[in-house]
Amino acid sequence: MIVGQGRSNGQFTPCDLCPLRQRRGLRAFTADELAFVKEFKTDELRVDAGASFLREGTRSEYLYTVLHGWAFRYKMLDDGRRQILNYALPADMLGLQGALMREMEHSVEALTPLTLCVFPRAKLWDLYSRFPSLAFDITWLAAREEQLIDEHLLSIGRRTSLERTAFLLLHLFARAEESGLVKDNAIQFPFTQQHLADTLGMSLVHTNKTLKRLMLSRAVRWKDRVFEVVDRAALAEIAGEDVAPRAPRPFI
Amino acid sequence: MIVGQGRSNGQFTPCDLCPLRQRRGLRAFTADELAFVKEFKTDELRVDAGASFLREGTRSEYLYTVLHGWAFRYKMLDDGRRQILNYALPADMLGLQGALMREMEHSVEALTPLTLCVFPRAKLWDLYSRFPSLAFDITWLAAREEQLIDEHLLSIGRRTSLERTAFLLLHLFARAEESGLVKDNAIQFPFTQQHLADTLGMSLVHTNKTLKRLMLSRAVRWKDRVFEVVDRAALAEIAGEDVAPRAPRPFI
DNA sequence: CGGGTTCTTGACTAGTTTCAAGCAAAGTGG
DNA sequence: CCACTTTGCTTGAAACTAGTCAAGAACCCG
Repeated sequence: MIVGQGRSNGQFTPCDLCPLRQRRGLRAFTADELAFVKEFKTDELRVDAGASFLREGTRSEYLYTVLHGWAFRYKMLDDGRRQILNYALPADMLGLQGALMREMEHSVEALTPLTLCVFPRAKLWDLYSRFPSLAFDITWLAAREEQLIDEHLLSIGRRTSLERTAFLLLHLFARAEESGLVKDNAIQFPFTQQHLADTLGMSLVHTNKTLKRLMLSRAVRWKDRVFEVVDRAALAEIAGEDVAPRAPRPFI
Repeated sequence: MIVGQGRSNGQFTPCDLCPLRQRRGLRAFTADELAFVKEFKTDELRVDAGASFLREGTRSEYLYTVLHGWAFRYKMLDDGRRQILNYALPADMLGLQGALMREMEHSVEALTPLTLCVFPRAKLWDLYSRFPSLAFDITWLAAREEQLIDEHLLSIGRRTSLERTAFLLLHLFARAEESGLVKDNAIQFPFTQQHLADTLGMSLVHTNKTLKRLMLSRAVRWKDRVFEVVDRAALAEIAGEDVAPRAPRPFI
C-alpha cells in the first residue's frame, strides 16, 4: 500500500508488543480494547523526513498515530508564508480532522524519518459504536491538541519574542522528555531555525538573534543539533512560567 | 442552582422546542437522541455580560451549549496581558476540556447576556456508551474548534495587521451569518476595540489605526456598534482569502 | 572537493508599541 | 436634571521591535 509520499513498512509492530505501551503516563488497554485496536491498525507506514503525508484541501482515508519520530502540522498562505501549528511526537494522533470533516485544513510533514500506525477511517464508526472508552480517548486527544494550540496562540499573540522563544523550547523539551527522548537534560533536536521561526511567527533573522540572546543567559545550549537545558528554572523564568507536568494520557 | 456568576433561568427551553433546531445547517436528531438529550440537559443558565463563568485552573462539573448570545474563550498571563482565543455563538459547545481533563486551561466570559444549556459531566459517560452518534458529534465539535484556532494561529503568526484584521472581521461576520444574526449585511457587533486587539494580538492603539485604514477602503463600516459589510469581495481581497461556507454541523 | 543548506551578522527600513492627551457617549448620584 | 465619573474611541509623537537585504562563514552531503 502506498499512501502519500510514504511507503508501507516492511515490519509491522503488533499492538500487543507496542513499544509505546511500556511508557509511563499512558493509559493501559483492557484485553478487549487491545484486540480491537490490533484489528483497527491495518498497516504501518514510513515517511521520509521532509515529506508531507497529509495535505490541506484533501480528504484522508486514514488516521495515524506516531510510533517513532517527529512531525509537524502547518498551514500556508498562497504566497508561501508558513505557520507551524504544532508538533507531533510518538503516541500523538494525526489526521483526525480529515477523518471527521470534509477535508483537511492543514498539512502534516515529517520532521525526521517517521513511522506511523495506520487506521482506516472507515472503521472509526465501528470504534465509536463498540468501544465508547476508546471514543472517549479520541475526544480526549482532540481536546488536548486544542489545549496545546491555545497555549501557542497565547504565546504568539501576547508574549515578547524572548519569552515566546524560551517558552517554545521549554515546551518542546518537556514533551520530548515525556517521550523519553531526553538524556542528561540533552536531546537531539531535529529543527532548523527556520522551523522555529515559522512556529514563533517571526522572521528567520530575528529568530536567530533572539536565540543568541537566549543563549547568552546560559540557561540553554543549542549547538550541532543538540539542545541542552542547563538551568531549567532560569529558562522558565525567562519564559514567564514553567510547563506543568502532564497527567497520564490515553493513546490509540 | 447557582453556577459561577450565572443564575438558573426562570424559563427552561425543552429540547424538542429548541429554537436552534429550526436553523438550516444543523444536523437533525433521531427520536432516541432527542429523548436522551432532553434528559441530559439538566438546567438552563443566564450569565451577565462581562462575567466569566468558566475559569482557568478550575474543574467544571458542567458542559454548556450556547443557546443565545456571544461568549469568548481567553487566556491571561500573570501580568494581565490577555489573549482571546475564539468566540462562541449559539450552538457552540463550551467547557469540554474542563469535563475531560483535570482542569480548565482557559477561561470563558460572556460578551453579551448569555443563555446556556447545562449538561452535567457526570452523564457524559452515559452519552458515550449509549449514543455513539452523539459521541461522534462531540468529537466533531472539538475538531472544528481546533480548526478555527489553527486558522487564527495562522493569522496572528503570518498575516499582516491589515490582512489579519480584515480576516477576523470577515470570519466573525460569516459565523454570525450562520447564526442568522445578519440582516442586510449588517449586524449588531458586541465587541469593543479592546476585544479585537486582544484577539488580534495587537495593541489597542494599533488596532484602532488599522481599523481606520480598513474603513478607508470602504469595504466595511463600523459605527455605533453596528458592523456592515459593504463589499465582501473587497474585504476578502484585503484579507487574502474569503471564508468558505461551512457544511452542515452537529450540535448538542 | 564542490554545491547546497543553514547559520550569523550588520545596516537599513518598516511596523508596532508606548505615552500622552483630548473627545464623545453613556451611566451615576445628589 | 445636571455635574461628575467612567468607558471607549481617536490622534500624534517618540521609542522600540522586528523585518528585509545582503553577504560571508560554517556545516553537511554525495
